[in-house]
Amino acid sequence: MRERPSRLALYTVDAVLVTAMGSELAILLGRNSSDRERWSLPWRIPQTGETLDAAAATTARDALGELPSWMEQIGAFGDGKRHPSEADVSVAYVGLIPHQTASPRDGHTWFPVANPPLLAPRQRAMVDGATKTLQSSLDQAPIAFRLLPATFTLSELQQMYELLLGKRLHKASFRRALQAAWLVEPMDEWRSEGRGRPAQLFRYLPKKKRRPHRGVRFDFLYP
Amino acid sequence: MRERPSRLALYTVDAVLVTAMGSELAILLGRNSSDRERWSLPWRIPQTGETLDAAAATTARDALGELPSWMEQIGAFGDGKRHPSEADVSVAYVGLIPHQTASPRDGHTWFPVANPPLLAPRQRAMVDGATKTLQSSLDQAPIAFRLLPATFTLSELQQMYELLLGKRLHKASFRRALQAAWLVEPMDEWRSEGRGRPAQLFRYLPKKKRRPHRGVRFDFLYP
DNA sequence: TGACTTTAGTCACACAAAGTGACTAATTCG
DNA sequence: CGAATTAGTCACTTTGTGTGACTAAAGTCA
Repeated sequence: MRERPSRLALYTVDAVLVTAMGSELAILLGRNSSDRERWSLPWRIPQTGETLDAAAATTARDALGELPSWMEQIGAFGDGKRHPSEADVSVAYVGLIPHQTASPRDGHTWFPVANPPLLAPRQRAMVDGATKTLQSSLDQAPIAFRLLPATFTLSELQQMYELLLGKRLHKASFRRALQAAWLVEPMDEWRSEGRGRPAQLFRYLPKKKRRPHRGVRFDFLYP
Repeated sequence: MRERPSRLALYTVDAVLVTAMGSELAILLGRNSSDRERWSLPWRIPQTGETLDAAAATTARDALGELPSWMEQIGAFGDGKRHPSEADVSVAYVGLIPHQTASPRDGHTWFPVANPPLLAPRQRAMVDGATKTLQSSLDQAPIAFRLLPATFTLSELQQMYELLLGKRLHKASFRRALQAAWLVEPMDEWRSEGRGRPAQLFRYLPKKKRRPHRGVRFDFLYP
């Protein structure tokens, strides 16, 4: 989100920055530079020589003040005509933010992903693409872990999966699958969260220590 | 693959066209326009107003004389410096060709995907991305079916899955999973292929008729 | 012709994984 | 203290997978 785009800007890099707010996912939007009443995803015209990944990282840092804990390209979007720049094509990235540590830069706010303000059609498509990408790589990449702080309880982890999948999971099945996948390591800490029995804290198991395992399947559904 | 690119061409659309040749996958390459000794993926500079999908379709048709039976965007590639054009970024597509019906246009040839000639690094990455995309959407999209003719035997279908997955499958498991997924419909035709018992012909079951089913898992491995 | 080979297609059983409800454990609240 | 609340585990049932052996229908060749 920079100065007015030049006519030579044939493509942009746009970032869909996602975080978990309470019981829903949120994305970061900034005020549109040409029409301050409207909102748009953070975007940027890459410098010559700048890689796409680097441009996406810079876009995120400019809007947020910190780098996402995980980032991946979604794809190139070119069909919707309208974009804040006049670029024909925009390359979209999803990025994850671990539970608001950072406060967004001026003019930027978190919006519920299910209920965003009016966006340009192309950016609307990117947001949809982002949630689709997150869901489909949920068991290939540490999506849920990158949205949580470094240590977390298994209930928090389960709630994060439920949020990402949009459905309830059965506790026993969830933990059984988690064990089978060797994704998580118990720590010697417990956290008392007000009401019930204190929960043990876990952390994401660094890859080196992981035994070979089959891909996780969190297919199971609560009645 | 057109005239020499102008300096304004900041991005291209490139196509990885895949077909099955005997017991391996093959991709279509054309002679590089600037250096006739080298090869490159078919590519194109989109017209203004042309969508990315349309540009990819046109690229395929120009190289092949027909449209792929299935096509999907892989993503945008911008890190490798070298590309036949001087574009900073190329948007790559995979396309499937159903068993050589078409003969490639002049200057184009099929190469084994496992053993291609020297390619520009960015295009090399696209080819890798294409096989990765095919494998990962193998149970979400009718990849195997779009590489086969409209009717096929179950043995042919299994061989196609084995080719795409790069591993052998067990016959009984394969057929059981296929049944559970309602992907295929028997026809009243049999085909005698020389030696043994004639095989029944099947066709891909159009979506309308399919009962709700869980995603197929062809995970199982031969001993 | 009839045994043998080859490919298609199916079955049945053992084993592994997933769905599910009920149970125990450790806290806070009143 | 007892009820309520959240964590964590168990055991049982149902479903899915891995696997080898079996039957079926053709061709080959003595």
